[in-house]
Amino acid sequence: MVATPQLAFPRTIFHVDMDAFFVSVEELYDPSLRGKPVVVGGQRDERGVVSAASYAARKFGVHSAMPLRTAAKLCPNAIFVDGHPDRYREFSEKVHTVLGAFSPQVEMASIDEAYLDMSGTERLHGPPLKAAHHLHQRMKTDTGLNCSIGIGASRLVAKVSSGQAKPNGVLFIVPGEEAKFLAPLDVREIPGVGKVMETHLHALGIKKVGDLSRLDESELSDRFGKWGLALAGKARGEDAGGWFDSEVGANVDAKSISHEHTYNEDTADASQLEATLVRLSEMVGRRLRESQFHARTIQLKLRYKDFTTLTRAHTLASPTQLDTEIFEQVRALFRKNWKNGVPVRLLGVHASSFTSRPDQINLLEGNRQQRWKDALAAADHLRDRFGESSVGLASGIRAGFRERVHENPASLPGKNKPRNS
DNA sequence: TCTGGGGTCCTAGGACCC
DNA sequence: TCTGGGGTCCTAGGACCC
Repeated sequence: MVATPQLAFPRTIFHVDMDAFFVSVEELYDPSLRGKPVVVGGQRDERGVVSAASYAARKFGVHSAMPLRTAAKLCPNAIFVDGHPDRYREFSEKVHTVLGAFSPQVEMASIDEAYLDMSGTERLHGPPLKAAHHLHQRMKTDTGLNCSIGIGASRLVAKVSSGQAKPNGVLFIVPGEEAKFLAPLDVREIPGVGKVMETHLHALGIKKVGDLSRLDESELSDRFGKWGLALAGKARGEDAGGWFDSEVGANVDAKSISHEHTYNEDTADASQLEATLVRLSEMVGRRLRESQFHARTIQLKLRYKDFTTLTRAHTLASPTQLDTEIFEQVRALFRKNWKNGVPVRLLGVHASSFTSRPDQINLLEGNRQQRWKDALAAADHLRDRFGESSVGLASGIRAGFRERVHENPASLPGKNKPRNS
């Protein structure tokens, strides 16, 4: 691995991670939740998983990604709260704003965490720990939220140390001390080492990060490929290639847009299934138009009752951002691949291979497409005013849409309230 | 315990081309 | 004649993250 020029200098990277973000935002809306066991993600008897748990709930063993029903058994007194993505996005922007005051190089890594390159900000903000404490305080006063901050010479060390600093703490790993800091931690603490990799490593007698030094690099790369090779460097705290090595704040455009839906009860009703595909296609198309992307590849995701999951993709000759074209493709894939009569648990629509402009198309096609674009722009506008379910594709996809409206009369214009999700 | 929804990246095989 | 090698695109699946 050859370091890129700007990485030849030691960097000061902050990883800022919001504490129990979704729960904390809900507490700001409803202070009576404070200090109580709270589970965000849905109701106790719903099909779904925990998005976030308060520290009081975590004491009962509740953690994110756990089925809601399991959480309810572990912690019967927990308060279950539906998620509010709009609220989280709003607070995420506030967080972003606070961070922007501390460094021009800010990169939101997800809705509730960010990397800052603080190299060269000492004259403005002082040494790393001082700057971090200011940031920590400023975050609290400006957003009302707690965060934890990890400081290191690499993204990896910053990320791992923010985890160790939780909750509500700051931790600075002094350059040169990386390997010592990481050695006693479980291998699972290394970002990218999940359940599967952990099991493989345990089978080799490797439980702690420090144990990794017992294997030589050729063995790691033989067993685990490219990623295995990077692992040795990570044990020493190096960013070691890939995304981790990239400059903080280098703008990365989205690579895909998708929506999926899990039914509360599995269904084998073809018209209901196709109605869902209409809705998902509309959601994907809308986001493509918002972000001004055109997608060449459209993918269907289909999960059966027994959880077996398949994906089927089709790549178009010319890219699209039109609901109708997305739906046409996804319906064809669905009809070709659905085992008729077998109950379906989940459907998904996924768009990728983006271009910012569609290929040149012939004039006749162009006119037809332009009319669709105009119609969809009008529909997007109506949805902004009246909510997602107020408008559906007028023709071509009739069956599904009517059915959906009737299923959910409360969401018709005039009656609906602002959507949460 | 019965498993969401939104993403990213990697691997591997086949088609196709030179 | 029984056989290459590299490059790119596409598809399917899976690990992982929040």
